[in-house]
Amino acid sequence: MAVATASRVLSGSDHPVSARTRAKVLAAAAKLEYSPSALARAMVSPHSGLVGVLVSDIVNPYFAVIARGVDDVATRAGYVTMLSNVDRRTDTEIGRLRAMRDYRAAGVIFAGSGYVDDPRTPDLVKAVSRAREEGIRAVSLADRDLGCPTITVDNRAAAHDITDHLVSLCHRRIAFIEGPPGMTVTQHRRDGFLAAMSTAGLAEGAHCVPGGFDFEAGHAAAVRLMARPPLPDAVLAANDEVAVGALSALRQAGIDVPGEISVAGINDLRVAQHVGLTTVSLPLYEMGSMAARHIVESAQGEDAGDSATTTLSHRLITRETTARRTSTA
Amino acid sequence: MAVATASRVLSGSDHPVSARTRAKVLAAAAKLEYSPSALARAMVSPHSGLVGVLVSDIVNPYFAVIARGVDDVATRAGYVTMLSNVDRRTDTEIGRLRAMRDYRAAGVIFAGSGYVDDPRTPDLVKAVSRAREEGIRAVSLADRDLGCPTITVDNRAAAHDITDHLVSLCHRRIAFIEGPPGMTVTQHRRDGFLAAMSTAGLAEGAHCVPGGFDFEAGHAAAVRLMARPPLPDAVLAANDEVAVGALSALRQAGIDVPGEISVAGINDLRVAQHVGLTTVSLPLYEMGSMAARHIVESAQGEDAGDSATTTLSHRLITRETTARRTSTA
DNA sequence: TTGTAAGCGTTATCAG
DNA sequence: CTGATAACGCTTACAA
Repeated sequence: MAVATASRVLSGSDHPVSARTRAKVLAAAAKLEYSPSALARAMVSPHSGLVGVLVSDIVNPYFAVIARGVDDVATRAGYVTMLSNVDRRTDTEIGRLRAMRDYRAAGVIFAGSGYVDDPRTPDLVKAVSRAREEGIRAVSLADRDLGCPTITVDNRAAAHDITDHLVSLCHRRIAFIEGPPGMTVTQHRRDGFLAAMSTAGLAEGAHCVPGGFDFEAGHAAAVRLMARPPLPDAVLAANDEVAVGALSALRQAGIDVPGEISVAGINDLRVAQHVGLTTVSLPLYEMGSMAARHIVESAQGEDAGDSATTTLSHRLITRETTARRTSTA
Repeated sequence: MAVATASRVLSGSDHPVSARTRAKVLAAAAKLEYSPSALARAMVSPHSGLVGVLVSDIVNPYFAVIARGVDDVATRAGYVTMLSNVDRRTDTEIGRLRAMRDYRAAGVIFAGSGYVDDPRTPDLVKAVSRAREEGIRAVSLADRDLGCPTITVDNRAAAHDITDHLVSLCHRRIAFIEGPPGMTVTQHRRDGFLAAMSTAGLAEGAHCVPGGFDFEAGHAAAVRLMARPPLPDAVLAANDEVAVGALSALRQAGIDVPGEISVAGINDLRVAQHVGLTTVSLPLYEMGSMAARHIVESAQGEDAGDSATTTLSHRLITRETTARRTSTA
């Protein structure tokens, strides 16, 4: 019994093997509890069975949900997921991409948003392009021109839609707590907010304040808002965590939400359901799973070589932190 | 210039290479943007540069924090992290361990707790033992006898300590919302609660109710508690998420926390800080980073072959959801 | 100090 | 249908 024979049955090759031999191989493998080296297998394959995902911080539920989507389809397809935290550092992204490239990953998924005018982005783009030349699929989950397929949502429209909702509730003076400075997603969400306000003839009532992406940023922003009355009719936060932070600060100060002021977020993470936050639901899990599917499905054939953008749809979720404005002006 | 020479300089071998040659190699590598195949390198090494971590669900912040700890030290040490979600299924753990073993991982970390009397555990133990024979380090982050080093906390003591705190606040009738049925950690935390109550002469006042590990479980448990008055003086939840769920249900029902009833959790995740939850802080990040450190540090030498348990310390964190009982009996 | 060659565990190719 | 062998890209004896 030659190694080649064993390989043929164990790897599910379509090379003909007699039933008797096949059985013998299987029996031996079972007894030995043998399983082939994924490393050696990867050496002779176009790619290893590894799929990489680059997140800013896995502790951030936004990325955890994406990573879960990736891992679920990767695992089901017989792949193993590699994970790296890059803390929004483009240099780190380049470094981790290289590490995953060294393992000849089937593909790597860029989950995080980038910065506008980031001086390092061209280098990342170059690194992505080289990786793709080596047969590694790349997928971006945010609007940033990495020269690879993108699966994302329309952040501008998402912010626009929820702003419209707030406006429909008769709110006229609305504060927007922005995301981290310089991030593309920050800009897009702000743009959506501003555009919606403008269209509603409420440009005067639009008020952007600096924020971030975490609870503390939202809390602090709300505190600052309260320090300079009058309070707006509503506050829209760059994401759910920020909204919850703001909500918490407001209520701590004895302000009735949504009685005196409405609060809304974006993302619809678990926390939003828990506090009853009005928000817009983003298909994070689907983004992750779809990206992984793209990789494992194209892993056999040629890379389409495209850099098409797929935009998944979002959905307004109204809950208990927003209400129609009843009061004074 | 032979490949061996290049290997020697690029892999940082201590084999002597002339400065001139070394420079030439470095220059060539830089120009070609060459970086060695981690796959081929792994083929001839005792292990690949991969570190695996098995979590129940990365979306659960408990595991996300652990995974972050793992990845930080893995990355710093030049390794890449593999992640798998096992949804608390022992069979899945066995399967993913196998997958990681196939990649000759330097080590794999079992982040989740197991079940008491789990019929599949012996198979897992066997799988772990085989993996270790192949030189793969294994580390468990929970009290379960996997036959490998364990880095964990004393869940019994943690529950005991926070119960003591509640008792010191003059609460006598305390409800404990349990974790998922059958889990070891559920049992330990319940035991700690019960022991503390007993020691305080309050065995009568101890009341365990079924729960789970998520927000909904806590919410539902609190609703059930409210349906059968009188309300206890305090409720201790199996973890923070459950506590927050209970807190939310209680406050929704117009009950003053901590005025009428105190609420406490275990874990001290981000959410606990945000809602001001009294809880006990567990060194999750340290558990992950320490486990990874164990792996990357012992990866060169022999496996100690031990299965020693390291118990990290926890810390009571008192915040605003607990207060001294003032009222009636 | 440099080069040559063996070997790691697969799969694919080509003979038998 | 089965078997030998090359090749994948690296590191490490061993030779020169």
